[in-house]
Amino acid sequence: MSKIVPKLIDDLKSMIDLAISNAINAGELPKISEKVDFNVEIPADHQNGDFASNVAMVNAKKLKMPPIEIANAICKNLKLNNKMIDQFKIAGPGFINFFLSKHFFSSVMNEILELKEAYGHSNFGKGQKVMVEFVSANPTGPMHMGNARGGALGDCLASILDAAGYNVKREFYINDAGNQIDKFAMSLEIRYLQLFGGEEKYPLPEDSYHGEDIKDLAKEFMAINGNSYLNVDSEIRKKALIDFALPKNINKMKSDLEKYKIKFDRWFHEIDLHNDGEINETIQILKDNNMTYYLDGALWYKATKFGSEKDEVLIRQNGTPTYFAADIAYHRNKFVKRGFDICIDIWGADHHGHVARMKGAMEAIGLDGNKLDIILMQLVKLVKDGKVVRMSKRTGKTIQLADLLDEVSVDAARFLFNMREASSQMDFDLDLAVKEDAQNPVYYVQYAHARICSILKTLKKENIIPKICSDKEVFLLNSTEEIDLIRHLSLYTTEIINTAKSYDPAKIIRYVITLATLFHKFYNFCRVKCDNEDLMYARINLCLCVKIVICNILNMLKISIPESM
RNA sequence: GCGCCAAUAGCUCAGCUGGAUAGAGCAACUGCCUUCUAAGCAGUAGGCCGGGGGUUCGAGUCCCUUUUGGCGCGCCA
Repeated sequence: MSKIVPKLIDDLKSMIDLAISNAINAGELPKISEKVDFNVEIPADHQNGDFASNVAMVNAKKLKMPPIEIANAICKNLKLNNKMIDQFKIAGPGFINFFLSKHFFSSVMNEILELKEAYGHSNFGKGQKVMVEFVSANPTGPMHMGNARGGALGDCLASILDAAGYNVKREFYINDAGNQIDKFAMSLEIRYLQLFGGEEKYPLPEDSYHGEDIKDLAKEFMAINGNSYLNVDSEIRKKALIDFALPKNINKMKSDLEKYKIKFDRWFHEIDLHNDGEINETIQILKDNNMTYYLDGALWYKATKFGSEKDEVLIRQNGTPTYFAADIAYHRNKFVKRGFDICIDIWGADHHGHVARMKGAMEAIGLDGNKLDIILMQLVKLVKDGKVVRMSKRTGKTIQLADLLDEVSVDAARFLFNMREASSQMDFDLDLAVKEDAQNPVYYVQYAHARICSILKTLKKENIIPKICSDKEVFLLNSTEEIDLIRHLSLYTTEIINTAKSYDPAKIIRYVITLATLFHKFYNFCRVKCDNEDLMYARINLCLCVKIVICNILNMLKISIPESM
């Protein structure tokens, strides 16, 4: 685990705390009862130091002194006891800026070379059990672009949480019960009957599934069973169709997602909650907690007690539980039966109305709603030839996840979907994504890695192989390009933690793009194979460090890492 | 009508939860390959951070208001 940067920030904070109390004892700052509060952060512009503290500004009011005077008093009493820091000075409205020493840069490189694949990993999550539930597409039809985005987001987020020290499981929730399955059955039945009696005799109702995939499934069913389900009871026919079509659809989803490099730890069937009595168990808890009432022959849940605008039906007049009832039971299963500490659901933004009542429902059954985190993902608009392509499941003209992967590489899809944070709407330009050229940032990152491999290969031909460098050699890395590159490498662990905190893989994507940019700059300004042998070996090691971090990130995101391009 | 998400360069987006002169990438223009991959680098140009109020040392960021776009408000899932 990398500790350099987080430890340094802690050290700086305690140095400042000590300086403040010394200044107070010396009478240079007034005595106050409250504790002084401040930050040590990383300035956007390194002209302003590698770390900076706002301590003088935020406490101006409390201390009743101008920020500059406070900064002066603190700096007068500030003693550097960490060799990672070279110097500090006051700047701007009263920032105290700290500058890193060459020891810092050599320590970072040593740490990376030592930890290798483990560099970036931390114990931030303390091994807490986290479930990331994502995709969870309806098994009644093929997966669409929204599922493609959700898949890339969920899978990468899960990997990042894993690197941040959580114990992560991936799960797919199969809605294989309820009205939509009935509708699926009805649609299949009509398509089956149409194969014998024609479309006029058996018209398809408005509210059924109109996709071509339903027709195909009916045809396949007929190819196997012929007309043997033509003259049987409708319920028997529908059951046979469902038993045939549902596993087929689920297996198709599994294989499509595997192509997309997504492997779930578990595929959870909603039907099991119905059959095992967990839904009834959950409803009983709600009843015991006085959270339910009967009205118009249905059982209602008092959602308004937890901030919802209206109450919700749990059991319909016809005796069947609603999706909502099943979902409460499902989340109870995650927390109570399986002991997850945190559950993350990735939903389309069109489900946002469900968020508050789902969290409320957790409270209603005695759990902590704050442990259920829901990421709302804005839907993807697919653009082709400058026009928006509609993604209705029922028009039969859907762009499916499988279609996408026929055209776009898995690398590009996983990378591009994670470039935008979930909350922003996204146009996926198919024409652009299909292009395998420089406009695609994934190539830019892979290219940096390929260049490193090429350097190492060239040097190896001349029997120059990497070796462990002493500080004397590493200290030769002092150009802006080299320093900026090492500084960025040093922030990787912090970046993983920030990404894990915000559930936003786009951060790590941007991090690796910046890393590639800094490497390309270095490449253009600093020749690795140079006359100064000490410098050359130090630069070789810097290349190895960049290679390690790029590999760690791309491996984490399951994006391929070609050695030559 | 009520609610959720958004609005930043011509286009697509960052902006580290209130910090210093608002940044990238595309597109446009100008340079850099006899030396480790030019799928690269350097430079120029491009801005009333949708509008208007407020909070404070300090606002793209927080609060109020308003405009525009996307979505939601089923005994659907």
